Amino acid sequence: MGKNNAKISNAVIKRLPRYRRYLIELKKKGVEKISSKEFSSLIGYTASQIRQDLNNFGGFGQQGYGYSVDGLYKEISAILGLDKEYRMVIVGAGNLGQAIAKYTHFHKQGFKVCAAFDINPNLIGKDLDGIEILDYENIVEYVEEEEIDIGIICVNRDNAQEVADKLSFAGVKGIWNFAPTDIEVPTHVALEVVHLSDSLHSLAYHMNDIQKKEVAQDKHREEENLRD
Amino acid sequence: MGKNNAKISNAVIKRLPRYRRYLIELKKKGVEKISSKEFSSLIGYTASQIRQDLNNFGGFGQQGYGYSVDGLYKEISAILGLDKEYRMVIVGAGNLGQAIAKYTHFHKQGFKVCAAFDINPNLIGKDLDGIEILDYENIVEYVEEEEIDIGIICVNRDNAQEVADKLSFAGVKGIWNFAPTDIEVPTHVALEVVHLSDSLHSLAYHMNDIQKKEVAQDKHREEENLRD
DNA sequence: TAGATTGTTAATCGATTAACAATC
DNA sequence: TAGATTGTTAATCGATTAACAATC
Repeated sequence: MGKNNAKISNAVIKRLPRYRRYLIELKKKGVEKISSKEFSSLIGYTASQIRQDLNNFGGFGQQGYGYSVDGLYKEISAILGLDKEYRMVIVGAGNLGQAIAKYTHFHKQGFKVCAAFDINPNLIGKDLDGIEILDYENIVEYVEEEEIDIGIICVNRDNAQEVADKLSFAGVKGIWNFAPTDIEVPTHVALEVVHLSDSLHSLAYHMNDIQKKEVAQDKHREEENLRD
Repeated sequence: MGKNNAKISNAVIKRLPRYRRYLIELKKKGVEKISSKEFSSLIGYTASQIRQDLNNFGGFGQQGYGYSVDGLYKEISAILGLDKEYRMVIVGAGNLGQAIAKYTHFHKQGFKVCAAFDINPNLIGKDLDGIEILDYENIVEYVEEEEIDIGIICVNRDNAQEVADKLSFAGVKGIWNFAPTDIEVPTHVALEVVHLSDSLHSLAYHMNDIQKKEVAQDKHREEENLRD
């Protein structure tokens, strides 16, 4: 929610993490202030859009001066809720689940993987760089007792919905779904989806699109040469 | 490119893999035809949008009847370029790179991981379920000789651009970027990005947004109770 | 103060939805 | 043929960009 409680469009939210990334880079370089115009040439959004986006949440800039890099960084971090710590569990300790468990990048940003869960007896009890794989049977109690905020779904398509239901029932506030299917969650649970296959298919489309255009261009050039 | 060579908006492209997923499910269930209205209640897009989207590429339906499930599935698969095989390499054989190498899901869909590359001597020579980790030094020759179509970037932020440059130079047609940074590629190379951190940050926002709304509602209810 | 740059309103653009004629 | 449903045009909605007054 922004100022005046107005609903912020998802397009804006999706841009916030990117703003934040560029602000981190600027901070590293020791840049202290930036105008929307300078930021625009860096990040690739129009200056107008940057000002419009930020003003959804409040007037963070100063007329005639610009935005404080550190100030804006802190504001956006707070808007995203990155000034808090989050406790997560992974459900499905296959390849993807294991990779996410081991990926320390999230931990550094305040997202802690507390445990992984699976039904496979060969996996239960194993340790993934300090993260234990537990029996899926016990997930509800674990989520309740350990006050887990986020459930990460890394199971296959057919089990994703049942896992989502169980996680929601157990009381997670958010679900991060990597299963290649669409799931439904109660309105009080936030849902974010990463469809890797869909992303790959979209890449395939664009590759073929470029190819087609190149073929069309070649043909065009050939015809021009014939005319000469 | 759709009919009349008109540029298709990216919003449409991003919906195609989802249409395709639902068509696969319908095929599995033995459903042979579907109207845009029925499809709408299933997939959650408006019937109007479905017809509009599909008509970007051609008239796949039949008035008074609807769409052939199998026919539409084949058309969308072809539009996405999924009737072809793709050869891929992974650059960066850390946790994420290894997970993608082992993730058989893509292989089933015609996207074959041919090799992984790293600079770490401890990793070079290792085998990931049949996929060898090779020396990054030799990536250009490998991509050329093995006719690699897609490069998957799983290195850290600081090396992502240099890897993208090398892959583009070597002749890949598409790059799938998992590094938590923005990279630039030549116009003849397609780019698809998966920003896991950004996705997680967006989830955090929505979780906090829901929380705030609940607090506001509780407060509202409290005030009403006081008045009674 | 003058210059710069924001915050905000207005204009434009693009994407989604509605309507309906075409047609199976 | 009558009914159903597409393909397509027109209307609406929302998001982006432009313009400019407010103000540091």
